[in-house]
Amino acid sequence: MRSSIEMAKRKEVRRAKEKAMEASLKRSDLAGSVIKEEKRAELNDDHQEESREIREVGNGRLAHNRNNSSKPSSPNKKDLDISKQVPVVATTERSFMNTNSRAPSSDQKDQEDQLESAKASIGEVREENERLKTTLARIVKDYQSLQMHFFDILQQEEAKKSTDTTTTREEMEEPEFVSLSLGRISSEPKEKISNVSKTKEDEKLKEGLALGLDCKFDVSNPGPTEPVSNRSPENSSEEPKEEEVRETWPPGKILKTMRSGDDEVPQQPPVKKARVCVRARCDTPTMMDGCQWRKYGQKIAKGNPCPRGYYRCTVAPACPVRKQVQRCVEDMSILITTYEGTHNHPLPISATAMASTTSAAACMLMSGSSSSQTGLGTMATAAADLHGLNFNLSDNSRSRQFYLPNSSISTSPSYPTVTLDLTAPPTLSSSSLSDINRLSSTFPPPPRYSSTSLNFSSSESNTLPISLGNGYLRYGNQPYTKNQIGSLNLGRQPQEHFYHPYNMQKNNPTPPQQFSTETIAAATKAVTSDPSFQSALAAAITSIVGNGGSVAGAHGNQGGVENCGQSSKWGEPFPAISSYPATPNGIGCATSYLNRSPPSSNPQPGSLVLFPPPLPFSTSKSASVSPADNRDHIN
DNA sequence: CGTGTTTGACCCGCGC
DNA sequence: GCGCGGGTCAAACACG
Repeated sequence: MRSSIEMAKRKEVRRAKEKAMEASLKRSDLAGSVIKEEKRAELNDDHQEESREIREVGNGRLAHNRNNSSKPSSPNKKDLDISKQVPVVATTERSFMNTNSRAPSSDQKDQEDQLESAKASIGEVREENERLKTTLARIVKDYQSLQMHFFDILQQEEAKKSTDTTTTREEMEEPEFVSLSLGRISSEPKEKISNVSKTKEDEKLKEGLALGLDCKFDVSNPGPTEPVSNRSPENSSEEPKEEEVRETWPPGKILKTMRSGDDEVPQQPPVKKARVCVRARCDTPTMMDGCQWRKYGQKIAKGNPCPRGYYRCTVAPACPVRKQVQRCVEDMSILITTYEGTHNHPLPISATAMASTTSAAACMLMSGSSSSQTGLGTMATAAADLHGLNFNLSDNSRSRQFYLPNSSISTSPSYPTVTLDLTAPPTLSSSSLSDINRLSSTFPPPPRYSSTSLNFSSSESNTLPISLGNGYLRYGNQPYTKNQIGSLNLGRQPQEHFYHPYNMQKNNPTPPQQFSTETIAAATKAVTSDPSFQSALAAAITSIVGNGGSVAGAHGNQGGVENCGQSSKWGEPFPAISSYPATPNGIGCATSYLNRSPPSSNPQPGSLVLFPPPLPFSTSKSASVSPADNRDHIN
């Protein structure tokens, strides 16, 4: 979709340039020859660039921004090219005029000859242009086919590997947990994942998931239930404070103001900010997530001698995102980073992946926890209604808080938490999680908010870099090989939807469709079989699922069919989001999804996948969710 | 000098 | 109501 638009634009630009050149050529044969050469070069350049761009588009990268591209070409290269031509034409024309002035006698005839030659050259250029187009189309096609093939290979490889680790992980899982295992297919009877199948559907799902990862959301068609906070960037820019206060970390002062303030807020119960806890091995003081952080505090938390650092996102002055960094008391090599809030600004390339994961995961939890809250979490509420689930805050507050043994950050009872366990050292693949479960269950205080464990530890060493920021997440030099297959516990999102953007619709004859539980399960399987997908899928799923009225992260695409990409899947650098219109409200993947997939009972076909209630999901135990968490899982 | 970090004080929520 | 602990603020400090 987007690529076609780009192509159309390019064609238009090219035609304009041709016209401009033609006009010049009519006046100067000499100039024409010069321009022809330049045009050839430019066309070649265009071709290369177009190929690259289409590659990017094919990968879901936003082709707009090439500011950060290694290639020195600017985003407005076309314009520059045109402008660049002007002086050339002018100079050549001047020289031509100078020569002409010396022989004015045959001026008329010369001009005719020049016109003829110019036309001929234009014809050549056009032919060449056509050839280039054909070549480009062929290249694109080949690229796509190769990409698909690559997908298949990765899936197959992971399928082999995942089978081994499956049994181990399942054994330690506890029955109460409702989890969507990304690492593999659960053998739980309720889980229909394994039943639906398979290869063909897996492929289809793979595409869908890939699309989900691409975050290709069409914002142009906002749903009726679009949350206030996810409106257009204009709106968001107009009231960033409100959003900040409402959705994320309201500063104490602001909270005071809000409390003492006049309107709106009092009725709404205090929103517990969703948190995304990332556990990763990292030698550096903080995780390199691509964002810019400023430390604003440090505290030694009880139970952990390691000081906890408080960081605030400084990419944008008003960005509400904060993170807490603390070393794991039991394993100092593990860095526990807890993210709160969602970015309300465009993110650097390197930060998009992590931000996507964290913000969307936070949104996911937010949507779940706020499902009972009136005025907030519109989608969640509606979704709950949709599924006939009587979700209310009290239930949520009692349930599914899990505690990580090593981090008080993630054990805060006041926040719903998503845990991305990226550590999973080889030797701890099973025991560590068992420990987590054991310790989790031993924590005396009853959980107030649910937590979701997104264990994307992968058996593939490259999983993390690929999915999480293109290697920007430098977890020291810790090898991430033999990590356990992660599990995505979505136990607390009975009302959530999965949205499969299908950015490869053009390649996929089947129109977007609504997926059933089985389909989701199959999707899970498809993903689990491909380790390279796991982390990326984490971001995608969280992006898809999480949108409950909160900012999903500015990294997401806005403005419609933009395709952020398959590149994310494969670790290719993201386009600089900054090139896009600023999205103060961070209308990102999740919000886009939200916009497109209102919690109505009849979602647009292909726009989303109804996320089944928790029970239909795998009831395989989650590594990170305490048994108690699921007790009150469903009312 | 601007920016980021440190660190003690303060605020607030929660449990008793 | 009080104490505890988490979280934040802001002045002081460090650094480029």
